Amino acid sequence: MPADNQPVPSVWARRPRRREQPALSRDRIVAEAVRLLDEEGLEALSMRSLGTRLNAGATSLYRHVAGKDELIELVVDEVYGEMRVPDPGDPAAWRKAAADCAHSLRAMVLRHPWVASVLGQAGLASLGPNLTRQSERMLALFQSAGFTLDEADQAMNTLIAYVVGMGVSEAAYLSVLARSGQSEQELLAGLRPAAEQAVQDHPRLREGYRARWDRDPGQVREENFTYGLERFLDGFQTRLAR
Amino acid sequence: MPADNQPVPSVWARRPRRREQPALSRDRIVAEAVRLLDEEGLEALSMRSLGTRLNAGATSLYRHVAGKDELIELVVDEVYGEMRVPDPGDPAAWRKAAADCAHSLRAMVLRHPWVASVLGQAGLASLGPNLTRQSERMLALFQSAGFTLDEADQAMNTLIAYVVGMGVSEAAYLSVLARSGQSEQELLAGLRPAAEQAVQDHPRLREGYRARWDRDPGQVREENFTYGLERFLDGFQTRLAR
DNA sequence: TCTTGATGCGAACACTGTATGCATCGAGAG
DNA sequence: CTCTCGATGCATACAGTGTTCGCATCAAGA
Repeated sequence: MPADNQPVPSVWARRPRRREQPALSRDRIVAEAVRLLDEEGLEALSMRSLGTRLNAGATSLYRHVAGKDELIELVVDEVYGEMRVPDPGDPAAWRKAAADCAHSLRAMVLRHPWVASVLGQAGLASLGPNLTRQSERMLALFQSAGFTLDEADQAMNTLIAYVVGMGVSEAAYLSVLARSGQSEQELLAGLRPAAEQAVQDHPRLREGYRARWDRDPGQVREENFTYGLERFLDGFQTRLAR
Repeated sequence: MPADNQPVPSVWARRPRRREQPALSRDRIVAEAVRLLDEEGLEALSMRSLGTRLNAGATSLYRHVAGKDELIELVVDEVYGEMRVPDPGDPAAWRKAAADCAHSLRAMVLRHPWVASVLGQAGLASLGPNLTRQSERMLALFQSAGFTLDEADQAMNTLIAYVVGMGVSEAAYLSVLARSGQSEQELLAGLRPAAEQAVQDHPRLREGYRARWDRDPGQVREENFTYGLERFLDGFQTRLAR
């Protein structure tokens, strides 16, 4: 028996072998981060919580990712890959193609409500492979419709800005909804008194609220989005007709 | 002389009288928060740093504000007050009025780049007095142009979504620029190699970059915004004409 | 003069992102 | 087989965060 009380390294205390679980990797980290964000929202993502989900220590992630900022850039580019940009086909069908593209982008943003929050911070400054690929395809789409490259670029930016802008306000609401644990009806019922009071001196807002209050909220949002999208497409169309 | 070494309360050690400086208040806190955000950006805002700027302790703020979230809601509504929504006038002049409104909103977002970041998190869920007032005025504007209340509401949402969406990506870039301490030319020169490489396999993106690279970035952004805005207005004009 | 409700704030708690240094591993070299 | 070495995992530590709690201090009213 040793005189000193140094902790004796024991076979039993030894940590399990490394390779009993799949090794950490950039891809695995990013994939798990997306899952965590989808399930628990943006502020639930910390290096510690992500590490735990991967059966790893928080600081282990730093071997594969420069830091949280880089992780978020990777994660955003990852979900950009889910967007579907139609191939440029019949020029006459550009309007439907552009609409499909917008709806696809919107679907992605609503599937991952945290994206809208993150875009405001990280921005599109980082040119990930998915973003560049999708952008190139969108440019091709607008070009095939008859736009010059210059106008195609502006049209693309306009469309993205609109979809992201709509996504920002919707996503914030959806995040609150998701974390409230309530059904949308319950949440709205709770919010209603404060809302009624806030708009009581504003007849137009008040009437608008009242009209919308008992309709299906998801459908209202969908109609709202489609309405604006159609106006932009109208605008592009008059532009195409010189 | 006391035997124990308890710190003897001394007249000299006494804290200065409370009212030698203006008392803390919600308004003063919000105003200083806006100043801090404008000068140092979103992540420089902490309850401690804000308290210090007000010659107060961090926790003192909690007497006037429920927490950081509420503070941010107040701050966002505060800057909404800077937006100028034209009075509904000549129905024929609705297009210019709507454009003025959009430019005013855009100016506000670019003056306070942190707003775009915050909208993604706080959302427009909180109906502050300024937001409700401005919304009511925008509805009036679109109604006077000939839209039904229902369509006026959709038009307003579309316009806001577009401006905010454009603001999101620009503001993120502007924040990076502001904190880099470099001139925009310097910053872009540093970013250029990586950007060139990222788009090397995408001919349309590459050509677009090249065309824009040596122009005044501010003007490029302005043109981009105006282009989309005009398409939006075109779309609504064709809608108004049935 | 005494009381009372409002206000400021120091200390503490549970978090966060991340730098550092050490333990451990797998695979290749001799 | 043994030895070595770069890659990988991670415990510890640090500075900074939002927020709670309880105490000290104040201005004003009774």
